[in-house]
Amino acid sequence: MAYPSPSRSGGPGTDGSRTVSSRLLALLDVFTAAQPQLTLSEISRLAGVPLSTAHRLLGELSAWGALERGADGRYRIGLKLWELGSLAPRGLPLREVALPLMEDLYEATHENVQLSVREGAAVVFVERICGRGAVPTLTRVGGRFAIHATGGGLVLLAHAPPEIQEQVLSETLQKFTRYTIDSPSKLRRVLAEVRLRGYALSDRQVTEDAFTVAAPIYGLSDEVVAALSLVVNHQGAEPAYLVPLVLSTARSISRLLGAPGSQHSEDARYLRN
Amino acid sequence: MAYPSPSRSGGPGTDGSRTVSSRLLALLDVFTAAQPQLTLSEISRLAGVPLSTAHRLLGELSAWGALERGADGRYRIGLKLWELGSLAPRGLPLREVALPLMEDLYEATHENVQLSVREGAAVVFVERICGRGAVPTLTRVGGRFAIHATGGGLVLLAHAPPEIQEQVLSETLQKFTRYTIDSPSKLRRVLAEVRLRGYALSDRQVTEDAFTVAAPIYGLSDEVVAALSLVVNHQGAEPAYLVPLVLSTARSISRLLGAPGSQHSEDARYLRN
DNA sequence: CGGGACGCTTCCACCAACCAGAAGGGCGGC
DNA sequence: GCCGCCCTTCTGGTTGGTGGAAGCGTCCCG
Repeated sequence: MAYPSPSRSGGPGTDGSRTVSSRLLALLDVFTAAQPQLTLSEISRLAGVPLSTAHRLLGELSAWGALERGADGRYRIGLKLWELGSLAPRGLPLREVALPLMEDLYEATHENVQLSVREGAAVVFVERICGRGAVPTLTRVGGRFAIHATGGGLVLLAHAPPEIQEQVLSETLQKFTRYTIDSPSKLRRVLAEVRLRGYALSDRQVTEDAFTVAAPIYGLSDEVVAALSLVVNHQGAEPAYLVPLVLSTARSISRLLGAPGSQHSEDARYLRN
Repeated sequence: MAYPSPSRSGGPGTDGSRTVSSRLLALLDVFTAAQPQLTLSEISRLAGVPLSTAHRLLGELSAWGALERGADGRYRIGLKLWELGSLAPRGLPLREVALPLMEDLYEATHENVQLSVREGAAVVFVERICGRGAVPTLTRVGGRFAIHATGGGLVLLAHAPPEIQEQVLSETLQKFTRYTIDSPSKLRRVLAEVRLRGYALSDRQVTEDAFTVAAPIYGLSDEVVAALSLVVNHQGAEPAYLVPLVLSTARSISRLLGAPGSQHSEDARYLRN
């Protein structure tokens, strides 16, 4: 059990972008939400792959369906890749389980409800229900954000492996507002508090008008697999009223996922291990 | 303009699974909704790639984040791939535009509302709102289905390129119920009718109790990019009442996408070309 | 308690698949 | 009409890829 992660011992790929696979993946890596459609030359330049090599590899990716080409010749992410991505246990399947309960929480509050997971040292938003009249948020489904600022991020970081925490604490903490935590010692205190209380509060740390309550969601192995957060306007925010709501919904989702801390762990096939 | 598709001329990859890229993609291809988590040996066998080669390539994919490993060593689709897939213009971005209008349609009917696109000769479901009391459907977001049976499939096939239509007509048409179209000539007539009327009806062709109304959604270049469908119980289904509803919603979505047939094509950045 | 089967990981020498420079052609902009 | 940008194709040298085999650890079953 606990197979050591393969090719840590300086195999090919460690020394830069030398292997075919790394080039292939580098080509895919240049697509972003801001630039979802790119020409061959752009991809070649951005990925640092010679033009003719990029041309050949992109041709193979397109033939398979990972990429598509528009009538103008530009490449974009193909539907096949979307289908494949929809199989990621921490993506769509997690969303499917959590969404009904998130909707209940939305009906009770009519505020923004967000579901996020941790990927390395970043937060990734898996689902989002944004109320029409609710405070606007900067997040996007499938998008990333700095982990030290958002409410969900604080929850996920507080329960992340030590090496991830040390990594975040050792890097510069980007400031979004004057309330954003930017000192490692402060962050360390906040994380301890999050672990102690079982939820996180983020008061105007991302935008000047948002107040977030976030709670951890547990999986089969009793580890934190996701975070549920509720984003309201910081004026008139009532933590005493919001915290139990978020905690309760997060617990319900954990139970559906089969978390050991909850009884009746029926039919939990998601996020095994 | 209209760059010819690359490497049609018998480049590497035509002769089988010989290139590194094709092997890499073959490894990804073995993941399905039914088998979202696989061991190294399983992947190696299913993909037809030697064990040690698979091991090395899977290691690279995991290092990049395309795959993840559970504590038991099994591989699964990673969040990075989900993030990348969420950039597919025909996936999440299309969903984002269509969802509000789909919800309006759901509120008006409380029936199943589905959004699908064509990938080759198959239908892929991009979004789905299933009413609690509505008739159950076999579809899954991110899942495929036979194009000749579903309502959305008939719409998409009716407006597909001739070679796709011929391909479907020449293959065996799988039967799901006794009402499923299984004769090429019948299908040909139905497709002509769908083009003429501008919508498709599917009466118990997938399940014994479902009746579907589907309408095309047009994109920037005035081609059909998706299909909107409403699935109701076949008993008491009122096409005269349902068809205008679906057509109207589909037209609204087309307008948001910037279809030329509709005025006020404001801010249409999706599905360009 | 011991044997065997299975699965993961690592190693290495051969070799062919890949790389990248250069040339060719089409389109649009100045 | 000229120039520049971008895409596409071709080719020989060489570097990264291949996969058989061996080494282990684990689990199952006798």
